[in-house]
Amino acid sequence: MSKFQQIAIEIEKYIKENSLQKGEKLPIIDELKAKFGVSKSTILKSLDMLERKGVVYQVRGSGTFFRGQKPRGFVSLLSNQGLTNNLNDYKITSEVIKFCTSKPTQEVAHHLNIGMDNELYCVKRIRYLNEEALSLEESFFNKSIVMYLNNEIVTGSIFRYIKNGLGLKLGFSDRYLHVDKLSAEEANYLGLEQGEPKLKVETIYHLKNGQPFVFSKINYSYKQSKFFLQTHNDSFEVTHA
Amino acid sequence: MSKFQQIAIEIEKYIKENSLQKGEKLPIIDELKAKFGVSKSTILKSLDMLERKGVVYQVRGSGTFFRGQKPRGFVSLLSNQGLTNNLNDYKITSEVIKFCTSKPTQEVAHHLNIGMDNELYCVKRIRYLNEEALSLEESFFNKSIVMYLNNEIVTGSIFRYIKNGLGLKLGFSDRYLHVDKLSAEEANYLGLEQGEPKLKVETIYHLKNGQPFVFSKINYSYKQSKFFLQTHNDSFEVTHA
DNA sequence: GAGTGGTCTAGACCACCCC
DNA sequence: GGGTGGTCTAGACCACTCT
Repeated sequence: MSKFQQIAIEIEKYIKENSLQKGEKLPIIDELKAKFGVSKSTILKSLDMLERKGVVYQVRGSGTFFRGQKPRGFVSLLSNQGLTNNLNDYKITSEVIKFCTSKPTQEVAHHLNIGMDNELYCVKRIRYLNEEALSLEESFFNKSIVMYLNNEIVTGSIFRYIKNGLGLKLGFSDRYLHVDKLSAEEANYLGLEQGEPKLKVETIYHLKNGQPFVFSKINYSYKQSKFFLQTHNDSFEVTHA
Repeated sequence: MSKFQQIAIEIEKYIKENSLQKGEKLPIIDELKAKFGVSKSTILKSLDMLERKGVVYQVRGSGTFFRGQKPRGFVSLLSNQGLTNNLNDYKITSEVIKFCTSKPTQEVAHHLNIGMDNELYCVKRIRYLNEEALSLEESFFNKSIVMYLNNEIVTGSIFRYIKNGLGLKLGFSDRYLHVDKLSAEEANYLGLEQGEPKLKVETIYHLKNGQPFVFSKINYSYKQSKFFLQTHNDSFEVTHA
């Protein structure tokens, strides 16, 4: 792991160990520089990373400050990993409804940028949070990238397996959200009534090299799902009119 | 504006003018370096910014590539500005239901980190997209920061005014989302039925110096609201177990 | 004015991809 | 092995805040 990542971890550890409160100041850059024996740019890169992660904010001429504790029980919408990493303190289980190989529909082929004759793994499962239905999830894996899945893997954290088991390097994802009413079938799986609210999230996951490899559609129960999102103005608003 | 921002804009312009398609390669860093007459780090910073913005992705040992056109008609959940910047091609209008000054509730005081005796501007309005109700929005502005608002401003893009009119520097925001059923009152404003789905989004906006200055609650109609979100693995998954 | 973060440079060296 | 991005350095200079 690179220095700046290591240092970012150390700084997070520092925040935790010193029980910093929201708005409290971190050591200044020169101090961190001395402490870790690296150049200013490296410290800056660590702090930038923590800023993007929502851990700190930097104020020119003033200092770097802790942004505060993350709310518990909320799923972060940033992060390319499933729920398992997000809800550490909660018990997440899965019930697999369908697990098979098949050819893509046109929609899926398009999202995964593959031909109609490409093989896929299809997984449909219900996820439970503390025994209560959280989401109904259908995923399509490009089998030429995710070469192997079995029932056991599919019952647990598929993303952890993809990363640690297969050693694939996750890159970025595109996510589409909209609110709608549950169909009769969906309601049945989630223990709710037809027509009740759901959040539908469609995600295309890409490897580091830009190749899409999973398309997933998730319907979240309105009773359980709370999401969290932190943003900041990386001069984001700049456009070329 | 700094060089790297300027260059980022130039690169976006290049992508547009050359009609790059998804996955097409951009000039390599050395070329960009020469073209703009700056050091490698500066180019890197521009590309990193574009990567975080979801415009490009970089592959070590291979190159930098265009990530593709943004979907139209979706509201990006990143970005600290209201709808007006997001839905350029659409006609956004507002109907102001309430506009007044008042003291905060306990909830609002907490989110804005102020005392119960602090003055606020309260704005409640319905936003329409192409004449159809999109959202019901209630916002609370810390009056000691947002010193002045009037009916005209409140009918348009409040954020544009805050940035350009008042010259305040927007920083970051915390956003909480959940799906729920419309109350009778909400449904009435949005032209829907009680119990139909909504997306409730609560946001706390902060200035660059970390000071919270607006708290807003928005209820989106399920008929209109489509959201979009791009993420990437800035080594995000790193945690200190 | 002193303190502190932000930008930028020139160059060294490393890690990964692809032929 | 050649091409290309990623990390890191040491230091100069700038911009903002705070008192």
